Amino acid sequence: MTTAEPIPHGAAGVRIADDLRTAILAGRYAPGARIRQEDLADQHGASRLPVREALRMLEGEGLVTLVANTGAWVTSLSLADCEEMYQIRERIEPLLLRYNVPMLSDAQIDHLEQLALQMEEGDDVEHFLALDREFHLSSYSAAETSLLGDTVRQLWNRTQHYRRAFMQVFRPSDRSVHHEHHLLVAAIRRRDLDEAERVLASHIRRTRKELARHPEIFTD
Amino acid sequence: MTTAEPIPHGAAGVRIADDLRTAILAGRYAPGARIRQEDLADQHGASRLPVREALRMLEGEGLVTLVANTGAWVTSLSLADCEEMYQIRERIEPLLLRYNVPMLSDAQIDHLEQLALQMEEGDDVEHFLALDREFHLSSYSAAETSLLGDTVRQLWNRTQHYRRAFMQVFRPSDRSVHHEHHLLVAAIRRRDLDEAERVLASHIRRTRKELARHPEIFTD
DNA sequence: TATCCCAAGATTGTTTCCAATTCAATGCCA
DNA sequence: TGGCATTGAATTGGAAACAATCTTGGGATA
Repeated sequence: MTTAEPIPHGAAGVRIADDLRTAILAGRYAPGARIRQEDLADQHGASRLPVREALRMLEGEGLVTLVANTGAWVTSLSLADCEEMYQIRERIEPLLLRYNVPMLSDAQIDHLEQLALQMEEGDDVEHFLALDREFHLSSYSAAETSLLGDTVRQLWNRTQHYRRAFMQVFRPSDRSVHHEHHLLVAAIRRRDLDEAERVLASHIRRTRKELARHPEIFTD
Repeated sequence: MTTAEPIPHGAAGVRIADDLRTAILAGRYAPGARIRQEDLADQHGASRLPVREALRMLEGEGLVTLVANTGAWVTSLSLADCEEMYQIRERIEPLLLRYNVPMLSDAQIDHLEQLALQMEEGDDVEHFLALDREFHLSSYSAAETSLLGDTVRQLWNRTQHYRRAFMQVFRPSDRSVHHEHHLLVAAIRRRDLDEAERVLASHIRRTRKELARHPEIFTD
């Protein structure tokens, strides 16, 4: 029997923001969905005040769009927006990887390889999404970058829904993804900074171009 | 006599955030300075609630650091943080420039050249900072990038104070800055995307390295 | 029938008041 | 004298009540 965790005073807004972020990333809120303050407040047994703080926080992360006197919606992206984010990722994730390659332990690199192998099995979309996210974010977890890491995570979060939508209709038939993942692990293992950067940039670029071939995913 | 602007209901938090952001960027709040909710509320003739929303917004932009039950401070950066931001800028500003070069009108390019020339005159730090900011942000103002532009502006805002501190102690004696600005204008005028990217990346890289030579600017 | 107007309902924005927490100064004790 | 618990002021966090705004539906009119 677990001891009842006493809910700390303060930071209720942060807790609500965490929950809402998780819900959005899990796909329980679709882009464009309206978010009513009172609903969220009731769900968390709180007043609307911490809810408003949570919405402001997620607005800052780009997950929620607020309009004065009108309401809050889960941010939805156009294809152009999404491509822009992928272009940013293409430029800064290789930089983040460069910070990390020298700091990753051999055990961590082994773990990356395990993740790449697990991804090849099964065809559950959610499972693949989770593994893919863990694979890439793990490769960024060794260096203590104060903001680069956060920025990249935000970009992943903002595009999460469209990655899911893409996988659901596309179900990558080709093996490029897995091939690139293994190339990446190999470059990391050799501590080859330039090659790791190149492979990762190509990986993101190819993904962006495939996404652009499916504009039907985007409503606006 | 100007008509008294009626203060619209709603979005008081946004107004306070705008004012506070301006104050921080102008240097009226130094990094590490405490921000008390009630002071801000009194200054704006509002209650503390919109102030708290404003603080959450600026936290999302990285200008303010909040600690639960404790308070808010103007975010201060370490040298490592600042270098990280400059490295990010080095990678994404050339991308943003690439979006813009084809869209800039000849008149806008003329204006850039004017700014570059004005920057060579006078030695007032604030004047130089304002012109430098306008020069670069103007070169990013033609294309309608939804997030890349915002991201870059945020990076400029976060590092604004350290740019000022650097200029105050260093007062660039060499002419590299101006030379690079004119090279940049020339590349833009020729619509040479690759060259413009190269010049801009070098410009930012050189600035970063000069900043790193003055660690005494950073307190922590 | 289409359009405009208006009013009621729903939702958000703000203020006020109170509770919880933190921090610093004070006094106590070894 | 130094360390430590305690107490109080200062400050932040949250809830409920109220005010302003927007939306939506119906109805009157051209």
